Amino acid sequence: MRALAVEDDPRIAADLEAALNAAGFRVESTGDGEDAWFLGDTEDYDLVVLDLGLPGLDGLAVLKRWRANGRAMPVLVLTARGTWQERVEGIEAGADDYLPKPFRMEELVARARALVRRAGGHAAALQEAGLLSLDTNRMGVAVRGVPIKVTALEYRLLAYLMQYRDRPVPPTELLEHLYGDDDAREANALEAVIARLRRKLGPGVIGTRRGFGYFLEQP
Amino acid sequence: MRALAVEDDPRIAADLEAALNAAGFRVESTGDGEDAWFLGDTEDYDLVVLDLGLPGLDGLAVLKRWRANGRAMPVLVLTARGTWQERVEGIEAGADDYLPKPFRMEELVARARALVRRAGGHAAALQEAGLLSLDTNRMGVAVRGVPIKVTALEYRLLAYLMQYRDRPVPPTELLEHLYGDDDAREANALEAVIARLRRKLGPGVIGTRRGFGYFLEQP
DNA sequence: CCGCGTCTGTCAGCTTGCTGTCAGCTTCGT
DNA sequence: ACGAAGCTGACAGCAAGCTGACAGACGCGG
Repeated sequence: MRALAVEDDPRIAADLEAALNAAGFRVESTGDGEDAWFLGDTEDYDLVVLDLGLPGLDGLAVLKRWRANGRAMPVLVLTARGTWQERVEGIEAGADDYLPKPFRMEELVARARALVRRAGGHAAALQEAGLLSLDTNRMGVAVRGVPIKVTALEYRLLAYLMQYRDRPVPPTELLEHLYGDDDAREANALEAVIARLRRKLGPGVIGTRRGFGYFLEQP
Repeated sequence: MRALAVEDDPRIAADLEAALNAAGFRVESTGDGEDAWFLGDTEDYDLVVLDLGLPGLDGLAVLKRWRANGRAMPVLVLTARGTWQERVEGIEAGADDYLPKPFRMEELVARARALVRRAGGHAAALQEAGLLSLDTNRMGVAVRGVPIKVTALEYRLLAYLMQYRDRPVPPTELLEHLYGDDDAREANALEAVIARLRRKLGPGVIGTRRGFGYFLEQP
């Protein structure tokens, strides 16, 4: 499943990307209207999440141009101001669903899944890396196929590493993702979580590259 | 189960709402055509009951616009003028069933259930998970085959867990489903309902995954 | 209109188990 | 070899969740 996220606010974009990724999508992201238009027109996506408040080319215009060119992929529209008028405008421009900001990521994911299902696809819920597999639907974790109980925090950590499985993730980034930059935690808190996880998962799952960060080990 | 009732006569609307509610639906209601169109187009309902004689945007027009946008939820059409012509018109506009006024609420509920069952894919009126079985027709609940009396609220909770039986359902999501995000309930209200249910159903039915949510236990 | 029972949200106090901190240790790079 | 980065076991604080009691709301029958 391939998804395009069009959102200019980098923080929301990151959240969006993470959530969709955790839901089993392979996500590409852009904050620029022109860029979005080009991608949506030339690439094949199973889902597009489109913010209307874009700099440059407006989101609505992008959507209209896609539809005018016969691009029929499901599009979920986001907008900061949920006025009635704007909603109608969005839907008439060819949006398949609509979500006013602020919204909860869970709701977005649920709607995204519904859209894709309606469009005929089946979002893959299982993500794998090396010995580890994550069932993003059941929130389940398994190593070599053996299910392992993890806490919510541990799961979020694993899901994040899974999302960026092709690079080491620095501790600062993980701390920011797990807790939020507002309340500062000691770096050691993260190390503790990693240690507990390693004990549960066994060796050969979570690796460290000193100075760069943590990663999921791959064959 | 989420239902939308579109009816401008406030007395009938109230009855409708009550009856559907008693049948286990979470009901939203409107008497305005534009409003109805927007709701049906953007929200996901398991059932819509649509009166044709609306002020403003006509019911038939609303239905046609939904269908034109690919909204496929089951729609039960009500009309005061029960002529043969209108009936055909309604069905051709995409109605799944048709009920002439005046009608008995019991009949409406029966037809509504049939529609939902037919459309929902879960054609079986009996749903099972582990020790628990739900009879969606009679709103009946049984554990190990032993019938158990539950309230409407408790039933809706169980039905929702049953619908998503393959994953834990977070409390926030349950709260939103049971009450609706508009009026905020304390999270504890949910815990109270769960506790009462557990006492009725016995152990081994409703499980908790701390930090993830509630689920129906399976073998 | 009144009493009765049922349903359900709130509250307070409790249990459970998650998780941050600490202290001391190991490992690695230079 | 030295310092910094990372590891780990122990432990205490704390938050998520549980439960029994209670009372307001509601429906029902008289």
